[in-house]
Amino acid sequence: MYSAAMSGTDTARKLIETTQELLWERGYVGTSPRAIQQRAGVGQGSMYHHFGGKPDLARAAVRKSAEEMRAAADADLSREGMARERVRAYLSRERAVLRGCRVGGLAQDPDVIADPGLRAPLRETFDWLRGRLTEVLEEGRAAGEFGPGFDPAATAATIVAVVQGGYVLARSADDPGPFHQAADGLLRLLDASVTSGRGAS
Amino acid sequence: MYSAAMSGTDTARKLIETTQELLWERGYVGTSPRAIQQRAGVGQGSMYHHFGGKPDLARAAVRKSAEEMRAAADADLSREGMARERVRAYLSRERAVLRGCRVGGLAQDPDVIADPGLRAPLRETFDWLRGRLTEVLEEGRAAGEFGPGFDPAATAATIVAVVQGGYVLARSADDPGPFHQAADGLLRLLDASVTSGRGAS
DNA sequence: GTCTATAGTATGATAGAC
DNA sequence: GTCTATCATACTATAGAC
Repeated sequence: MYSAAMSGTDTARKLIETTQELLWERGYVGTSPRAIQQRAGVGQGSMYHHFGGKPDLARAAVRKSAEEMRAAADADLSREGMARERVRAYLSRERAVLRGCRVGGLAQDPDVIADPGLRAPLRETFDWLRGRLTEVLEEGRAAGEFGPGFDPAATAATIVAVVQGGYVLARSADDPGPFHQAADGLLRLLDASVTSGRGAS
Repeated sequence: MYSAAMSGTDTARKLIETTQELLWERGYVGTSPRAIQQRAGVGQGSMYHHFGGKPDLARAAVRKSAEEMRAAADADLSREGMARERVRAYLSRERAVLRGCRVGGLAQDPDVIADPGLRAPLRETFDWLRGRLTEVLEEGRAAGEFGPGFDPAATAATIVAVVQGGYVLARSADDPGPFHQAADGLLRLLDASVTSGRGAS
């Protein structure tokens, strides 16, 4: 029983990647050690050699998914250009909408929320994302992009919520449409906020 | 094996209500017939007399939760007053934020999405909610509440997404704060849209 | 309508050979 | 490090007595 950080072997990596996939597809409650082992092509003893059990392996997998999600978001948000354009890039990025969010989708799982080590990557990811969006929006406000009543932190929370909620609507409808409609509605409101601050261009 | 609609007995009702609770707390994958029977104080044979199995009982429970959610939303959205105030009432309604949405929370569950009879109430609920919000916003636009570029349908999708995504953020943080911050950010953007349409009051 | 008994499979983990 | 038993429990459902 070693922590994931200590073990860089191919087997451990394969187990983590497979667990990332299964957590995305089936959630934590719906993912069994057996399913992980079979898809990874790894024996039972091997898994329990590298990890202490399902929670330990899941913690490593969720941490990795959270890191990858932050990196992907930062790529959009650290572009050149106006804040509004960077937010648009983030909202319009190609996504497997019907698969939902690898990280946010786990928030509904009671066993994830109950385990501090499993929930921590979720909290950290969304804290970071709201913080990064707040920075971008503050830059935009400083550049005169937004009106006087504009609140960067609250708007950042709204943006993240629209993405996470968009996944819920799309999966419920089995159609990516509502996700993109919700994002479009948000961008239009941001445009109106621009207009309100600077007058129609 | 009777459908829920045909059976109004106390036992069937008790089973449905208990299933509603457990689906909310544990999701579909995480809810076992055994747990339902024990919490409902009902024997195994009794459950299988009234329902064909876990999926059949869950379908009845999800339909009922969806109906209740629509009724609660309609109460806020059918008030007197300006569209913006009705939307504010809907967003500000007291909610058990950390428990998540009884209906939307199921959208992450793969077995719910895979079963048309289980997914249908989700789709119908969010279709109805976006439609109802669109009506409210159209009334507001007709009354001059919003600016020229305002899109009622897209904004309706945004509002629903903010609520569903707000639950995700709040549960991830184990704190209702991000839900309310996201809702606040949305209301501020709507205010700016008002301002942009009519000029600052 | 309700109950207990039973069944076959899956879960999550451990033991110990190799 | 990896493998194959093995284990106690839980899952979902059926059978059949009452």
